[in-house]
Amino acid sequence: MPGWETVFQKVDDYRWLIPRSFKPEMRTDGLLYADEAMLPLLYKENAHVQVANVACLPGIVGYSLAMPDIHLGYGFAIGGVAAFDPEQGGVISPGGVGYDINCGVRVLRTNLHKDEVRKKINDIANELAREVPSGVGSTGVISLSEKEMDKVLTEGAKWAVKNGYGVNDDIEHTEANGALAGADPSAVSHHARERGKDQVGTLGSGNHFLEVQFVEEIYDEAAANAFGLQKDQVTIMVHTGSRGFGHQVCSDYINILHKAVAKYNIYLPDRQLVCAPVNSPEGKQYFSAMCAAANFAWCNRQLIMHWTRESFAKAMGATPQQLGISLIYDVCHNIAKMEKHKVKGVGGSEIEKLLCVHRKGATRAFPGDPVLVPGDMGRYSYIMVGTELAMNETWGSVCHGAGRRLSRSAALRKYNYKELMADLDKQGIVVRSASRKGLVEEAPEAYKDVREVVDVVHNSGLAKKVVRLRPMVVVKG
DNA sequence: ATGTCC
Repeated sequence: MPGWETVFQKVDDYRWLIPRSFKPEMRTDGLLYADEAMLPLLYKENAHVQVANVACLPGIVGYSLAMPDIHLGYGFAIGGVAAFDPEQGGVISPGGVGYDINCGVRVLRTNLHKDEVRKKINDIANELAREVPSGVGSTGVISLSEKEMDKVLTEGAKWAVKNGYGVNDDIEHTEANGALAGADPSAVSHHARERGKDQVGTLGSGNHFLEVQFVEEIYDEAAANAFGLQKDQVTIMVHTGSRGFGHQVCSDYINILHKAVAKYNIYLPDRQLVCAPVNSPEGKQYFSAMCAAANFAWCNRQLIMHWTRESFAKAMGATPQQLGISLIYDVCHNIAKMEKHKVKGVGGSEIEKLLCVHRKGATRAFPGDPVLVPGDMGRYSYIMVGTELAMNETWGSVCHGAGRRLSRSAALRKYNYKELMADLDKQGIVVRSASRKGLVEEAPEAYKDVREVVDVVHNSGLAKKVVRLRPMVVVKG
């Protein structure tokens, strides 16, 4: 049985090529960012095959890219990045975005020191668990009418702020200002709207979380300062997406686009890569629906931020203004966006082109922007900063998290609730979970060490480490 | 990720 050495060609310590010769239908090479120790595992689970499959799709520009947290996903690997040129028959694919459209991370700063929060830690945990609904199928306090749903789908986080759930500064620190212009509510099914109408402002389940954290380590003083961060300062991180709404949009369009694949005679190495030309009516319709789901998710995270502010204020006996709770950044890691990027034109000259950039389990990392990389609930998360190199190599994209080491079922076999809670308690981490089973599935040891993923990104130069954040309170579904 | 199967 040949090993990874037969597939990956070393470019340097952090870059590995999957050459076109791997599969005859590949239109371009794959490029994986990883250290050598990561290669056997991802080779064993065939994640590289999914990277090669994406390289077979029409209109792909540059490499089929893979981040160090790559693992198997629906069609496209999670941790995959690929750009397509609409003028060259380039495609858009629901599998290249993922079921949780605009799954993303929001991080807030406070002016609180970790010792102040430590004194009130149980009150804070209780308030957060009470104010922010979580768990499978969880519903919130807002029930959207048809008309209000339309507004959420076009205005995103701005709808929340307009209705008193936040301030304009929050919008200014959200990717795309919390709303993509391409959204069309009429492209979304009645079914998706029904599933979503009571779910806005809810955390969900699985790896989604709300954490109170503190700045444990600073790697880059200047960047930390620019983000308003110093050692031992308390931050709050929210990781969630578009809930059942985005899931339904994805399901609907996987079905719809199967017909488009036949109609436009697109060769697929894997049926899960179902897609349509960006410029086709079907492709445009998916894009409009996907933008609507992205806006739903930004509204969701904005509402959760608002209730987080209120929870903190109540628990600390102060106003949100006194606590200085403000948004550092909100960035998505599951999306396809139309972005202008530099590409090589005829004769090697550089030109700017509008591309459809798929980021599936990959975070946008534009120069100077914060890059939010959650880890697991027992160890740490990171804030990085984007660089010019990422613009040149990965369409301004990097990793999105740790990735699982054990399956959910394996985690359930290996760990139990009582021991897990005792272990987290020993580390001073207070947990509120809607489901015991759900929590055990999320045991820290079920995840890879996010430090290794972040170090590959840092050492390759795609993004730079700014701070490491240590959890204090974990709220999970 | 997900009304963890329409």
